[in-house]
Amino acid sequence: MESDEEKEEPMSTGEAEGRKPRADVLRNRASILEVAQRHFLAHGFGTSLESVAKEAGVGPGTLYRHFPTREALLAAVLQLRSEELVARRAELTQVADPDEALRQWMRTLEDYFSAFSGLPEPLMVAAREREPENPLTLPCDNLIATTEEYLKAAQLKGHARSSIRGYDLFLAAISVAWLKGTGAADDASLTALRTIVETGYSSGSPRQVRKR
Amino acid sequence: MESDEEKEEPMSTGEAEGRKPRADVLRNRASILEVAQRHFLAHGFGTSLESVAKEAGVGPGTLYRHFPTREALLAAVLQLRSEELVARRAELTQVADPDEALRQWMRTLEDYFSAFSGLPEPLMVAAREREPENPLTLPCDNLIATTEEYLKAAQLKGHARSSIRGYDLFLAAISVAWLKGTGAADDASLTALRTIVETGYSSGSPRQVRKR
DNA sequence: TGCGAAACGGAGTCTACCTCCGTATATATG
DNA sequence: CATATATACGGAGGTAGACTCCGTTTCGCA
Repeated sequence: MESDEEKEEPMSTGEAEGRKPRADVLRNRASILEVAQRHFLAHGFGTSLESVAKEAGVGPGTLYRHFPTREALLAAVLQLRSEELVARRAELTQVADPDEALRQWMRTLEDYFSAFSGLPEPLMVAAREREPENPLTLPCDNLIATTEEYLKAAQLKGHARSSIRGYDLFLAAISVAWLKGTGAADDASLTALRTIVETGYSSGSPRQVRKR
Repeated sequence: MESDEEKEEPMSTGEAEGRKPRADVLRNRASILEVAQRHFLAHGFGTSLESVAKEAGVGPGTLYRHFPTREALLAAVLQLRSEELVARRAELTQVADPDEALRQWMRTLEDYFSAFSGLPEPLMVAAREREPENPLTLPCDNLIATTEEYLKAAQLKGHARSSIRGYDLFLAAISVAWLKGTGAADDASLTALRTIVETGYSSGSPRQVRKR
């Protein structure tokens, strides 16, 4: 299927496609993504894809050709939002205290995962099955690896328990995000849960819980 | 199947109905519940209700007359399983250490909530909306109240943090159950998460217990 | 044994998913 | 500019499950 025939301009924006990018393809893709993001935000991951297609001004066939599965569409939307994560990581290099950096990264993950309801579930499926054809597997793995980095630093130079793995914290963050997404937890409960998690993964040495 | 011989005495469990309980009604209800429980266990809360009706030997109309909503069916199935909780509470009266009792109660909740996948979501909706017409609201409130009891005891005579509320622990238990239900957490991760939670809601040794 | 109320069940409607394929179009070529 | 062809479009249509409505059946009671 994949025939690498690079004619000209092999240097593209990363995706090395050897042929011709049609104009309407790009337009439709962008339109679908924009609408999908809005619908995901408004109605959650389970929103009707037909309504997305209709509002984007394309037929269902076009939507499914661009994004064969709901997860593929999600992955593309998340890609749009991922720059936020990159920016956050850059900011966190300024934080000297590794415990504080880990804490803020966990909060960043939580916000990212609770952007719209129903997001945690497909991520967990990806994390569990680890199948390469699932478009969410790669971003998921990246987030886990990043969490591992922050955790390692906090274990080495901070107060994080050595028995914890990065994957565990990833799961903790996504669980809190899920909880937040259900809407059943008010601010007080979310704060309490976050404190429970933070206290729990830190070792028992004197801790000061600083707000924000 | 199993027919509860309670015809003679009108001393029922609260429903003061002075009329006639039809035989096929009871038979169908029991059959639906038995099949529904198996399907929930096997395929999760999202299982096809039509398949439940078919396997129970009734039409869709009958199923929906007995249980107008999916949540109503769930509530009835949970009612079946609630004796397990009652038994557990009886056992826990034997546990002297209130911290240990709370810990075991949390574990009981977790097991109860992770009986089948998709169970946490409707419970969270019930916990959030608190609408009396939702058949899950009452059992949900009961569980929260019970958790509050164990927590109170652990706060008074044990080492539980005073800043935690029973509702927070209820949310924590249901979050862990959700995580377990996704299948993405192996035993090691679940143990780690449970430890995080337990450590988090307990005050550390050097911590002030605030024992008046 | 008959009667009326209560329950049954399945046909029907609705919504959403997803695919297939005839048609339209953007790009490349003469 | 005209034509050719690969490529993409889009909607009709099949599938599945949720939920309802109502003619028919069944049960309990007298």
